[in-house]
Amino acid sequence: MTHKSAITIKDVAQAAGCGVATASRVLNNSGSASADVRERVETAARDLGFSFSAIGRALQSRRSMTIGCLVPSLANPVFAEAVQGVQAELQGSGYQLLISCSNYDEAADDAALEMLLSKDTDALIATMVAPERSAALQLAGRRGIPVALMFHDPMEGFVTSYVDNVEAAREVARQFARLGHRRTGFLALRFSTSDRSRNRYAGFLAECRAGGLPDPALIEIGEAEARQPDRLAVILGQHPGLTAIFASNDFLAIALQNAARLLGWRVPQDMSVAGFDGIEIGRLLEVPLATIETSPEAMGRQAARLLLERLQGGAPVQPPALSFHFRAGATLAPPTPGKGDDGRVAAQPPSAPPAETAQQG
Amino acid sequence: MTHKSAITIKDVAQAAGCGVATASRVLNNSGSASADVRERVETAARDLGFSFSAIGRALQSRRSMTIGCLVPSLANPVFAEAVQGVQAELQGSGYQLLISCSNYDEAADDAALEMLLSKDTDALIATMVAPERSAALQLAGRRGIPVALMFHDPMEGFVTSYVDNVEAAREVARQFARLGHRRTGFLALRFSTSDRSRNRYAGFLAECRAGGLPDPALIEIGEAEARQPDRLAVILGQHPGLTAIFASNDFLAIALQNAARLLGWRVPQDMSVAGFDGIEIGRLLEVPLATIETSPEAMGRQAARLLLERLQGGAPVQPPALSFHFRAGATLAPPTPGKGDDGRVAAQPPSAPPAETAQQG
DNA sequence: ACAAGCCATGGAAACGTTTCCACAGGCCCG
DNA sequence: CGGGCCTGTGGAAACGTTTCCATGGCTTGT
Repeated sequence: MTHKSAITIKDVAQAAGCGVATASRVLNNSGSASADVRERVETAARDLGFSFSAIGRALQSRRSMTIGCLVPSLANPVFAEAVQGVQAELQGSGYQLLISCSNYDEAADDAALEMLLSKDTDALIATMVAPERSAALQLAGRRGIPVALMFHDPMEGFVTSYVDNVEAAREVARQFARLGHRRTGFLALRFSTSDRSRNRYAGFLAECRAGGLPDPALIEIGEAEARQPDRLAVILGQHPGLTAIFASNDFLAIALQNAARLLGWRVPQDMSVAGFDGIEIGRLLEVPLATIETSPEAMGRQAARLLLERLQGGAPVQPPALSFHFRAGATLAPPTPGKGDDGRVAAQPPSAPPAETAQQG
Repeated sequence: MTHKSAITIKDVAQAAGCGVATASRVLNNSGSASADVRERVETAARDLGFSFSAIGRALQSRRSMTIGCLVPSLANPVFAEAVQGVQAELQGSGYQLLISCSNYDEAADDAALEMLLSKDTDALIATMVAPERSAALQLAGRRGIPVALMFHDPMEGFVTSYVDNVEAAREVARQFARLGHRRTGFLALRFSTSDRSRNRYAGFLAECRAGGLPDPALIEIGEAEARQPDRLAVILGQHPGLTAIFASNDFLAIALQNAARLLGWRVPQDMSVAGFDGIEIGRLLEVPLATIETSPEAMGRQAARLLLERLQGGAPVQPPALSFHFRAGATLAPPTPGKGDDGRVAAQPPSAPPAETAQQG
C-alpha cells in the first residue's frame, strides 16, 4: 500500500505460502485449488493490494488487449464521436483504446500507424488521408493484425465501416434539382486530404449530370478561410451566379451562411445551403440546416464490433454501408426567379411538398 | 515478411551471427560494437523487418511509455478538444495515449481509472465526476504515479489544469448587471455530476449577491430536455420573469434560444443569453453568442506538459488557472423595460459601451 | 488390496527485451 | 616485456505472468 508499487504474484504466493503457479490459478479461477489455499491466496492478494501486471500478461499471452485507433483529429466532432462509439463498444470487452491523431497529414498518418503497431496492438482502427497508399497499413495486414477502417469506402483487403458518400451526395443533388436549382456549387475543405470530401463531390457532380444540370462549381478552401468569415465571403463573392451550395460538412455550411450574410445575401432566398454530417446544433438554429444526417457514433461502434468478432476468430466480413438520412431544413428553398441564375425556370417546379427524408443503407 | 509475425531480436542476432546482447546494443545505439557487426545487425534487422516489441521493453524497463486519460465523454467537444491537446503535446515524446470514457458515471469513473492503472500506465490524466471521492485516484497517488487533473479546481495532492469557473461566472454576472438585468437564471445540465457546472453557478450566484441582485433561478435539466426543444420550452415557460439566462455551456445556450423561439420570445429583446466554453460555431451564428471563451486544447496541452515534466523527474508544481475571455455577442442586450421584470430600471444604465473582453489568469 | 485415475500442488520454461558481468584480445606505458 | 586498461563480445539473469509437466496423495472400481 504505502510501497512504491511492485507487488507481484510472487509476493502473493510467498505470503500465502504456496507456489506462484497455484496463486495464478486461484486468482484467475483457472485450474483447481483447495478451499484452504484458495482462501489464503485471496486474502494475501487483498491485503497486499495486488493487481496483475498487464505487461507480464501480455508478454506471456502474446496479446496486449489493446486496440490502436488512428483518426485525423479529435477536434473534429465527427471523429470524436466515432471514437466515442468505438470506446463504448469496447466497454467490457477487456480491450483498451490507444489513440493517435494525424492532423490530416499523410506522412504523420503512416508514422502514427507504425507507432501503434510497434506498441503491439492486437487490432487497428483507422481513418487516414490515403489508406490505399499506406505502407504501415499493408504491413499490419500482412502481419495478420485485424484492421477495420472507418469513413472509407470498401477497399481490397480491409473491412470498413462507412456511409456511402457518393449516394448521399446524389441525394442532395436531387433535392436541389427538385426545388429547381440549376447553378450549384460544392464547397470543400481539405479536398486533397479527404476522400470523403472528394466522394461527396463526385456523387454531387454525377447526379447533376444525370439530371441534365450544369456541372457544379467546385470551391476549395483552406482552414484559414473556413474560420474567417470575411475571407470566405471574398471567395463566395467570386461565384455570384450560384443559387444553391452543398458544403462538405455542417460546420462549413454554417460558416458559409455567415459569409453570405456579410455579402448581404439571404439564406435561403438568395442562396440555398445544405451541409453534411447532421450535427445536432444544426437542428437548433433559427434557420435549421438542411443536411445529410449520419451517425459517426454508429460507425465507430460497427468498426469496433468488426474487430471484436475477428479477434474472437471470426472471418473478416464487409458489412453494407451505414444508412444516412436527408434532413430537411429551412436553408433550402426554391431559387428566387431571376436572381443570379440564368433566368430559366426549373423544368420541374416543386409541386409536391419537400420529401422529409430519404433512407439508404 | 510473409510470416505471421514474431521476428524477435533473437532472430536478428542469429541472422547477423552474433549474440542478442550485441544486437540490442547496435539497434539501440548503446554500448560499443565494431563497424563490422554493426553493419551485419542493421542489415539483418532491415531484411527481416524487425521492430522492437514494446511489451518486452516495458517488462524489462518497468515503463510502459503509456499515459492513461479519462474523460467523461468524447461526444462533448470540450473534452474531445482537450484530449486532442493532450495528444498533440505528447507527440514526439514517445508516450502513447490510452483513453477511457466514463459517460458521467461516478462508478464507471473509478472502474475505468482502475482499468487504466492495471494497464501499467506511467501517468494519468483525468476529468471525473468526483475526483475527491475516487479511491482509484488516491491509489494512483500512493503508488507514486504522476497524475494531472483537467477541468477541476486545485485539489490537495494533485496538480490540475483548469480555468477558474467561479471567476468566469462572476464576469458573466457583471455583464448582466451592467446591462441592467436583475432577474436572472442559470440553466444547468448535469448539475449533480459536474463540478464545473456547480462552480459556475456558485460564481454567478456570488456575484449577483455582491451586486445586490436577487438570487438567480437555478434551472436544472436533463439530457432529454437539452435535446428536445419543446420540452425545454415547457421548462423555460415556468420561469417567465427572467430577462437574462446564463447557460452552463454553449450548446445549452443555443438550445435555450431555440426553446425561447418556440415560446415566441425574441433574443435578446425578450431575453438575453450567455453561454460558456466559446465553441467556434457560436461566433458564426446569425446572432453571435455571448459566451466565456476558454481553450480546452490548451488545458489538455498543459496537463500533458505537467506530466511529462514529472516523468522527467521534475517536482509536481501547480500552475495558475488558464485564462478565459468574455466574448461579447448579440444574444446580450439590456432588458426591455417593463418586460417580465419587476419594472424597476437598472441602478446603473449602460452608459459605457459594452466591454469587449475581460481577461483573467 | 491393487491398479487406475483424479486432484492439488509447485518447479520450470517461455514470452522479448535490457543490462550486468565475464572474458578475450589488443594497446599503451612504464 | 609485463601489468593495467580499454574495446568488443556473448552468456545469463531479470522483469511478471501463464502453462506444461511431474509428483504425490487420495479415491474409486474391480
